[in-house]
Amino acid sequence: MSRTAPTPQPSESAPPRVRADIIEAATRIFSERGYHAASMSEIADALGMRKPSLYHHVRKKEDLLFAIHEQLIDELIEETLAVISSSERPADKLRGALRVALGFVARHRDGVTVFLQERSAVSGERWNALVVKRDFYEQMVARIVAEGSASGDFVAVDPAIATKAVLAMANWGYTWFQPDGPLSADEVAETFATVALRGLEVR
Amino acid sequence: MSRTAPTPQPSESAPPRVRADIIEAATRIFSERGYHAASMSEIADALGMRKPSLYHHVRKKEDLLFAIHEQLIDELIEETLAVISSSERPADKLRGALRVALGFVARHRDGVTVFLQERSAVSGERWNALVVKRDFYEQMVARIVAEGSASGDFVAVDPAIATKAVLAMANWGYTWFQPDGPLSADEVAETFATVALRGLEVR
DNA sequence: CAAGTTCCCGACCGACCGGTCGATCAACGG
DNA sequence: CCGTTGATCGACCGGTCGGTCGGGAACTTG
Repeated sequence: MSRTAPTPQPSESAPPRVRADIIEAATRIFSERGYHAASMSEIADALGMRKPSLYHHVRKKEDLLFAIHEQLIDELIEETLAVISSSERPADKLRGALRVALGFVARHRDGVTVFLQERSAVSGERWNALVVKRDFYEQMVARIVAEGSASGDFVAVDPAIATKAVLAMANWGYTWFQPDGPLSADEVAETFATVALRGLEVR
Repeated sequence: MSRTAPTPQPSESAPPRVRADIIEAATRIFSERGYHAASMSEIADALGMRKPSLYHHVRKKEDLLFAIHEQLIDELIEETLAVISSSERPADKLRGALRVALGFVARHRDGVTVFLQERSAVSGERWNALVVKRDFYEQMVARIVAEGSASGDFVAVDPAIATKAVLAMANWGYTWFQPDGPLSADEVAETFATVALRGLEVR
C-alpha cells in the first residue's frame, strides 16, 4: 500500500519520486560501505526491491554516484554564493561560508561523505564538469581570503595556504561531526570562524 | 640480478626486504585506485611477479592494509611525541605538531592517503588497536589545546572544537599537498600555525 | 650430487558483481 | 474486454577477484 500507486504525474520523462528514494538509499549505502564495496543488490534490497527492478530505474551504478555528486555540489555552490553575496566584510563572508559548509555536513552527512570520500572513484567525460564546479567552490573561498588580504582586513600570510586551512576546516567535518550529537553546526562554524579569524593565542 | 640474492639474514622469521617492497607497492596502488578497487594481481605485477608469488609473502589482502596503517600511525605518534615533549609553550607544541603532520604528508603521501581514505575499509579484531592509537594521536593534539586554554595562553573557545580545527588542517593536507610542488611542508605548517594561533583578521 | 629450503607461477576454484533477458502482473485507456 | 505501458523479478551471463594447489627452477648445505 505504501508503494503501489506511482505515476501521479506522467508529464515529464524525468522520474517522479522513486528516483529520489533510490538516490537516498544509494547515498546511505555508498557512505557506509564505500562506492566500490557497495553492491547494487544491497541498494535494491534497502529499497525493498530486487536488483533487476532497480536497473529498471537506473542505467549504471556509476550514474548513481554521479547524481549524488552533482546534486550536492550544485546545492553547496548555490547556498555559498547566496551567503557571501549578502555579506560585506571579508570576515563575515568567511564566517558565512563556514556556516554553510558545516550546515551542509549536518544536513547531508552521508552525501558529503560520498562526495569527499569517493572524489576520484570514477572517471569519464561528464566528470570534468564536476571538477570544474568543485574548483569553482574552492575559488569562492579563495576569493574571500584574497579580498581580505588585498583590502588589508586580513594579515599578510600566503592567501593560497590560508585558503587551504579554511577549506580543511570545512571539508574535514564529515569525518567527525554528528548531526545528532551535542554540538550544533552553527556552534562549530562559529568556533571555526573565531579560530580562523582571531586565532587561538591570547595577546 | 637485481632481485636474485635474497635471504641475507635467515635469523628472524620476519621478512628481510621483499616485505618492504611489497608494502611500498601496495601503498602506492591502494592510494591511486582505492583499497577495494585495487587487485592483488595489480600489486604483484607492479613488483614484477605473479599473484601466487605475492601470496607466498602475504597471507591476505587485508594484511597489507593493516601493515600500512600500523606502520604509519606508529611513526606519526613517535615523531609527534618527540616534538611536543621538547617544547614548553603550548603555541610551540602546536606549531611542532603541525610541522610533523605536514612533513608526514610530504614524506609519506601515498601512505597517508591510504591511512585517511581507507579508515574504515576493514574490520576485525586487531583493528581496535589501530583505533586506540588513532585516538591517542588526536588526544595529543587535544591536550595541547586544553593546556593552552587552562594556562591562559589560548583564548576561551571550546577546546574540543578548536582541536578539530587543528586536526582538520593536519589531516586534509593529503588531498592537495604536492611533495614535489612549489610549497614546502614547513612553509605550509608555519602558515597553518600562524592562522591557528594569530588568526587572519588584523586588529 | 642429493636433500632441503625458498621462491615462483600456470591453472584452477568458488564467490560475487554489474548488467541483461524474458516472463509476469497490475493498472489504465478506449 | 483487450492492448498498451510501466514495474517487478527469477534466471542467467561474462568477467573479475581473493585465494589455493601442485609442480618446477634456483640456490644452500652437507
